[in-house]
Order: sequence, then structure tokens, then C-alpha cells
Amino acid sequence: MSSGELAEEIGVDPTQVRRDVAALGYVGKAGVGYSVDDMIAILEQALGLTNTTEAVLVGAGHLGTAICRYPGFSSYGLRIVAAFDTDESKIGTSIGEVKVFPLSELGHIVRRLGVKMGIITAPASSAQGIADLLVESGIKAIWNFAPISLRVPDDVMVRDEDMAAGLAILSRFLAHGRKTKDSDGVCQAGQ
Amino acid sequence: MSSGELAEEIGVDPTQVRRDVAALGYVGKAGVGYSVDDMIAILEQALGLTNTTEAVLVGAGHLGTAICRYPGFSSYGLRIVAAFDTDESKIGTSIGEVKVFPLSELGHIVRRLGVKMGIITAPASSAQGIADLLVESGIKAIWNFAPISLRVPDDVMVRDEDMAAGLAILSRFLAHGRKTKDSDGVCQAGQ
DNA sequence: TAGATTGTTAATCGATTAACAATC
DNA sequence: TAGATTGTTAATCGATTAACAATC
Repeated sequence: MSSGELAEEIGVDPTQVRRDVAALGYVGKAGVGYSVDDMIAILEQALGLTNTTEAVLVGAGHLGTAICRYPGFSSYGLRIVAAFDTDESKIGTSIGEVKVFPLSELGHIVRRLGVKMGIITAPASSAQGIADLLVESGIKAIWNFAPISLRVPDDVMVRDEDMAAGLAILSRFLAHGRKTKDSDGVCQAGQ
Repeated sequence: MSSGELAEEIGVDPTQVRRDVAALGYVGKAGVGYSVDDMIAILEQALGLTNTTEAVLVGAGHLGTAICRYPGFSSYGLRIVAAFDTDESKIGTSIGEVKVFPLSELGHIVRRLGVKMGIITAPASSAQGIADLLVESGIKAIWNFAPISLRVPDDVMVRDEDMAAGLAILSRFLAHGRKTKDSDGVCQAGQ
């Protein structure tokens, strides 16, 4: 497969493809292109999809439940090993395969299992406290679904899946009828 | 509030703040700064949060249910007016305030209500078909939760809330221990 | 007035793209 | 060999930042 075909497919410049592929250390064949199999292997490797990532989830509400049950993640190497909540009625129950534990057990369990990823599906009001708790327990990557910017140490990565931001960008488009580059930055400033 | 304070708060350069604020047409007072109230008003205006956006949701599974019930959206001006699914057992039921209709009714209802935003929470395999249907019915903004790149006309905006992409970036960080700029582009190429 | 902070111009930085010799 | 496609250098483009006169 050639850089031109790939570029066409994803709507970018062919040079961009060649550049990125080269940056990953994969060398194609001049006059021929790239091997699809090699390409897949290289990308999986680069994205860290080859190893299974274990994660804990905090906040067993609707969103947490949806994520625990989402069938796609296992094929991307994610395994949720425990869920936490403060709601007495949820503790002890299971969401699919995932057991729900009291939040007070979090530090204990995370440290014991050596889990490095935490997923926050709790309300915004308790998200920062949960993040602190996760970081303190040794978590290095946080997937944050709460609509709030979390403060964490530099060596911890946060990925915001901030739905309100996504919604704001779409709303803006509908209201003003144009797509902007700055939307993201402006939105953060607004929080 | 000064550009310096705002910049400090969100971790960017003060000039950036001044530039963006000016770009929105809001003029601050030299030597004083910006009025917080004016700032909020300007941002809400710019982001289109002042008008309520009506949306339809397709795919009344776990994720769709979580979104319909998510309490935060109403304060951001989103109102989901109808949900659609092909599952006979779901049709006719309600998720909170939202009624579930058969997918065959989508064009009819969307056109009738003049809704401009569609939310896709269906499996990846049916997402493109749903997108086509939404576009055909007059939808101009699609909020896509299915892990697939949708093809739509230029005048339709798609916002991908692609969880697999978010997961890949975090996995990559855990596996390789560094944050990258290119992750997004590379990830698209991998799909 | 003196201090602070703006809006904007000019300089820097990085990312994207065009062009092309090297290679299969 | 001839055609195609690579990796990379140089040129372009846009975004970020530093600097500062204008202003409250």
C-alpha cells in the first residue's frame, strides 16, 4: 500500500504519511510502498495495543456501567479489573464481570494489583478527590469522563473525554455555522 | 481578571489569552483586565451555549442510555428529543424523558421537528448507515461515539468521541512512558 | 501621576507541504 | 530498463511568544 493511497483514505497529505511512518522507524520499499501486515504490527506496537492494560473504574453510575460493559475495549487491550463507588447499594454487586468495591478499598486494591490506569466516571464535584486518591495509589494514566480539568503531577497523564467540550464545539457550529480552530482553547478558558 | 491570571490558571501564555479574547470581539480595559461577567457572557455566546440545541440519539444501548440520562447536558443547552433503535424490545419504552422510536421513523421525525444534531451511540458496524440516514434527514452536526471514521458531506460537522483513540493514547503512554504530539494522526492512520 | 494591563506588531518556533534524487 | 514510490531537504505556512507603545 502506498503513502498516496493511505493519504487519500484518511484525507491528509501523502508526505505526512511518509513522515509519520518513518518517524515510527518503519522503512517502506521505494517504488512499492508499505506492507499492510507490517503496518498494522508497527502501529499496534507504537500505540501500545500489544500489551493488555489493566484499569480500575471509579463511579459505577450509568456511564461507568456502559464502559464496563462496552464490548469493544477488550479487543483494544483494556481490562477493567475493579470498579469503585461510595453508594452502599452498589457495593458488592457486579457489572458484567466487574465487581464493585467501596471507594475506601481503592488504595489497597490498586497497590496490590499494581494497576496503572484509572477511569473516572464520577460526578465533576468528586473527580479531583478521586484523581488525588488514584495518583496517591500509584496510578500513572487517568481517563477522565468528568467535565472538569484535573490537576495531577507531571508524570501522570490525563486524557479528558470531556463530553461538554465536544457538545460546545458542535453547538457552536450549529449556532454560527462555521468550524473554528480555536474552539478547544477557548472552551478550556471558559471552565 | 487579567490575562496573566487566566493564563496561569489554564497553563498557557498570557498573550494567547489576550489574542483569543480579542478574536471574540471582546475588548478588555488596559491596566485593569477583563470583567468576569462579561467574559462568561462572551464565551457562552461564542460557543453557542446560549441557545438550546435539540438532538436525536440513535442506539439506545448502555452508552445511549447513559447519555440520555446524563444530568449535565441540560445545563449546556442540550435536549435530546427522541431516541431510535432497531431492537423491538426497546421501541416504545422511555429512557428518562426520552421515548425510543423505531429507526424507520427517524427521517420522518427529524424532518418534522427540524432537529439539526444527531448523536450516534450504535455499534461501529451500523454507524455509517445511520450517519447517511441522519444527513439525508437534514442533520448538520453529528456527535459520533462509534469507533469509526464517518464519511459525510463538507457542510456537516462530525465530532468523534472515539473512546478507542483515547484508550490507545493512554495505553501508549503506559507502554512507552512518554507523551507524543503525533498520537492522534497516527491513530487515525491505524483505523 | 505611577503602576498595571491591554491590543498588536515583529520575531520565533514548529508543523505541513512541495520537490526531487535515491531506490526498488 | 522504465515506472512508481520512497525518505528527506528546502520552502511555505500558520501558530505561539516576546516586546512595547497606548491606555486606563
